[in-house]
Amino acid sequence: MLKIYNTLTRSKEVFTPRVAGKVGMYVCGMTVYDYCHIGHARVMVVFDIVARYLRYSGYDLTYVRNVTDIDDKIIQRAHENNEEITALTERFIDAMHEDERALAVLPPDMEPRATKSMDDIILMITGLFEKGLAYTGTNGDVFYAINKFSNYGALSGKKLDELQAGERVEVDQAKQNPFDFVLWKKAKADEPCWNSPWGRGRPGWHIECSAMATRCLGHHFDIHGGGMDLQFPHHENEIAQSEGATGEKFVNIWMHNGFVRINEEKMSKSLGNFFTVREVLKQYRPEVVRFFVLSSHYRSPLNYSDEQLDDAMLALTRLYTALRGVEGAVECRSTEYGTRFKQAMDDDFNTPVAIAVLFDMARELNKEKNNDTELASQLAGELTELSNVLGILQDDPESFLQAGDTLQEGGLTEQEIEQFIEQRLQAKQNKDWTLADEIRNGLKGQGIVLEDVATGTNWRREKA
RNA sequence: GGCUGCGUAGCAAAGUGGUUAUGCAGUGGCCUGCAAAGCCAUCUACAGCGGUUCGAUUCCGCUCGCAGCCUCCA
Repeated sequence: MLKIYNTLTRSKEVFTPRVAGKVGMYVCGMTVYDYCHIGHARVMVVFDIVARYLRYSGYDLTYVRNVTDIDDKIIQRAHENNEEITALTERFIDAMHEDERALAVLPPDMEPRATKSMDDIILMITGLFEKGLAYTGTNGDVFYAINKFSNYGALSGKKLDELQAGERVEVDQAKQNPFDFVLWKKAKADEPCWNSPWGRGRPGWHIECSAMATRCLGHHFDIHGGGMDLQFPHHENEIAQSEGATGEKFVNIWMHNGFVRINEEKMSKSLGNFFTVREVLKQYRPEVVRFFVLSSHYRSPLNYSDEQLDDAMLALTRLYTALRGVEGAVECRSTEYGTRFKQAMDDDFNTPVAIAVLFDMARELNKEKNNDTELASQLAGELTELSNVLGILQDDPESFLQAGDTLQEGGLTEQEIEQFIEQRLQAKQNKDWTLADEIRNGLKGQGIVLEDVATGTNWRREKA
């Protein structure tokens, strides 16, 4: 029985889809004006796990993740680069897809873009005017009148009279209420714009998501996700817009993932303390990054450091070592491990506990490898199958271990290593332990670790 | 100022009203020519102060510390 923490109620709830067996999920995606950083990677990986597990649990899932391809920052960046806006956005959408593939994140079923959803956006704003929830400000921008929406603040737990308007930014005098937010921005010279009943202009950020989500999943759907920082005002505004326009409940469950931090501080573009996915992938294998993300619960903060990534690599090494040399059974019966794994995932996607179960399986697998090979094969098969839900351990153990965590070119080739191993084998047969140890130490110095096993000698690369 | 959330052993990270989380690191053993890997055992915990309770790291209150939101941000 799957339970999911709902930000709306601040509690774990038994998940019951609106339509039995079917789930609609919308996640706020990237604003494409730069490369994805590790914080974005967390969103992609976390909701990839949610999607994978929902499907694994038998749900027919429609997963939508939008692309925000028109916004102030995009326009600004394009100007700075002296680049066409569409050229800029296409470039970073491609880069995002590249990062996504690298991290083994399965693509969403739909990936709507704001610029291709203008009809839906205009339709929704029109509806808000009809309901008396929208007005045109003194500067020509269209605003949402939040005091006309009684439930405003329900998601974030904020009360209007407790909010401090202008806490960090000057209040726009064109608004009736300082917290009213823009639905449609009047066109400025030199900016992309679209025709609308309120003149040429472009949509505000919040309305884009409301319109795209509604278009793809209907007025009312099951799960809406995104980063913690979107809770207020973005998601609060989405609720006001969608429920205001349709008169129906918008979303059943709101899921928010925690931040990636650096030195106990939020990683963000504005603070400039971020690492891009492609930067990190030069140093660490994608699976290590994925494991790192999953090693803490999705709602907890996740501190980024080399030590943490190194730890993730060591942990993966242990799991792959267990799988090494065992042919996993294709048809494997479910054990208590499988049950525990599902219990963990059913408990609000508790991946750290799910991973702990994998380690327990690895321990038993290590024990049975040279004992009950039938059982070992079963365990290996199940371990691989459960790991697939997390998108890890799908590589060939031998090649994972031999590649190690170094992605640099150079060093000894496989043939050279095999030759050294052969030489050492000769030395061992001659009981020339000095020579044998010399060879082993020599390889060790180059980051190659030898392990003598019953069937011969295994080798792997480790961090230099 | 208002609102969230967090504080677990050397590090990371779950969880629980009384019973081993898990990974890395440490210690002792087994295995090994010696190692490595693996296996077995084992040492370091639940911010502080009160309260509820037979019993609290777990529930409640307060204090201290940290992070986030109240602009755009995943």
